[in-house]
Amino acid sequence: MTKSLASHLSRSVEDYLKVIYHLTETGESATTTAIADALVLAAPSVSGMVKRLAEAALVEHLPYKGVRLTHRGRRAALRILRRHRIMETYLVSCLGYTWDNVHDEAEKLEHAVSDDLIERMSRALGDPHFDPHGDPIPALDGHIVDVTTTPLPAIAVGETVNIARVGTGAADRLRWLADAGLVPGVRITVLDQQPFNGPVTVSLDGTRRVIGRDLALQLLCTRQV
Amino acid sequence: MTKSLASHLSRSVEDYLKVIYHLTETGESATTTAIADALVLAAPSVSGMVKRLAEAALVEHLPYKGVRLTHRGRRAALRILRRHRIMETYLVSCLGYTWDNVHDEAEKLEHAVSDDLIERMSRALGDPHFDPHGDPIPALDGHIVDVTTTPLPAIAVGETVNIARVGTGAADRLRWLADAGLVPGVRITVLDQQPFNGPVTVSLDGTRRVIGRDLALQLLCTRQV
DNA sequence: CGAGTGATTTAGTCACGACTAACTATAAAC
DNA sequence: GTTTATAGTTAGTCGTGACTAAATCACTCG
Repeated sequence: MTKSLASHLSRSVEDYLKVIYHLTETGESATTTAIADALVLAAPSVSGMVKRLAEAALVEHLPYKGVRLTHRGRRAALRILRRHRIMETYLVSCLGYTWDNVHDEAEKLEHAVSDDLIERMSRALGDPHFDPHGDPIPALDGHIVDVTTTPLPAIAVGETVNIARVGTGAADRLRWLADAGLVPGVRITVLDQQPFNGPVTVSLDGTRRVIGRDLALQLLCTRQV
Repeated sequence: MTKSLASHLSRSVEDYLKVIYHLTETGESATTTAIADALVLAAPSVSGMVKRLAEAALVEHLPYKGVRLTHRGRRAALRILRRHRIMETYLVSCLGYTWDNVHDEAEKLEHAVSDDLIERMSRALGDPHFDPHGDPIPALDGHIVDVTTTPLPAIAVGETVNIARVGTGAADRLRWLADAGLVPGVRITVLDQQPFNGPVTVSLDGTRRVIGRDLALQLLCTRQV
C-alpha cells in the first residue's frame, strides 16, 4: 500500500529526481551545473528547484556542494525509473518499437501513466527484470539489482562473455549495435584487443565483428554463464 | 504576436478544446459556465482561457454568447478524441481494463502519447472504428462517422435492435450494464415499455432484463443489422 | 420600461518553473 | 596569500493557468 505522501510530484520534479539519481548512481556528484546540463536548463533554475526539493524533503542540499537524495527522494526516483524501464520494455516487446527510438516516448509517458497501468504492463511482459538496454528494472519495493559488469575493452583476448547492458542512449549508436547483433543477452568471444585504444574484435555466432573503442566501452559484459 | 501553435498545445488547451467539442456536439452551447462546469474550474479562469484560445485562432468567441471551434480547433479536438478513444480501446483489449475504469487513465495519457504510438496501437487493434463504449473513433484525417441511434425507450415493443453505443461514462452504471450483458454490439428485443417513464423490458439471448428509465435512455440503439 | 438576477468579463493575485543579470563562494595559480 | 576563474546563489522578470472580488452585460418579470 503505497501511501505516497508525495501524493503527486510535478513532471519537473520527477525529471530532477531522475537526473539526480542517475548522476549519483554513476559516481558523479549532483552539482547544480551537472543537473542543469543534464536537463538543459540554466543554472539558476536548478538552484531554485533544488531549494524547493529540499523543502519537500526529497533531497538534502549542501550549498555550494551539491545535493543528495533523501530516502523519500530515492524512492520517488526509483518509482519513475521503474515506470520508464517497464514502459520501454513494453513499447519494444508489444508495439514494435526498436530500442533506439523508445527513449523519448517513455520519457513523456513515465510522467502520465498510473501505477496500475505500469503493473499491468509489467505483468503482460512476465515481470521482466531488465529493459531492452539491459538496465535493471527497480522492483515495486524499490529494490534494484546490481549487476557487476566489465566494459568490453577490459575483457582479455580469448575470453567468452555475455553482453549484459548497453551504456548509451544515443539512437544512432544503438541502431548500429542492433544491426551488428550486439544486444544484451548475446554471447561473444574476444578475438583481439588492439593496443592504444584501438578496436576490439569479437566473434558472435561464429562471425567476426570489429568494434571501435567508443562503442566497445559502452558494451558492459558479464563473465558468468 | 501571439503565435503559438500547432506544434504543441498544452494539456489545458487540449482539455478545453475537447470539452468545447463535446458540448457543441451534444447540442448544448459552449458557454463559459458550461465549460467551467465540465472542467470543474471557476468561470473567470474559463473567460481568460477562451480569450487565449481565440487569439490562437482555435475558437471564435462571441462575448457573452459562447464559443465555437474554428476549423483548426475542431481538427485539434478530433485529434485528441482519436487519441482518447484509441487509448481506451487499447487498454481494454490489450491490458485487461474494463470499460468502466479506462476513462481516467486515457484522460491522462491522451496528452502524453505521440502520434506514432497512437497509430501503432490502432494498428495493433486492427484499426477499429469504435471504442468500447461504441463511440466512433475519428480517423487520422479528422473524419468521424455519424451513426444515427435511437434511445432504447423510444423503441417500439416487439422491435429487435442492436445496442450501438452507451451514453454514459459513470463507472457504476457501466459496471451494471456490463454485468447485465448490455454492451455495444449485442442484439436485444424490446418485450415491454412501461408508461410514465417506467422501465423497459428486453430479451437478450433469450433471457429477460428489466432496465430502469435512466439507464435505458443511455442505451443508444440502431435498427439495421 | 426599469429592477433584479444570473451569467460573463475585468482586475488583481498567486504558484510554478523557467529566464537574465548581477553578486558571492570556492578552489586553483602564481 | 592575493588573484582569478569557475561554480553557485540571489534578485527580479516573464508566461501559463489557476483563483477571488468586483463590475458589467443581457434577459426576464412586474
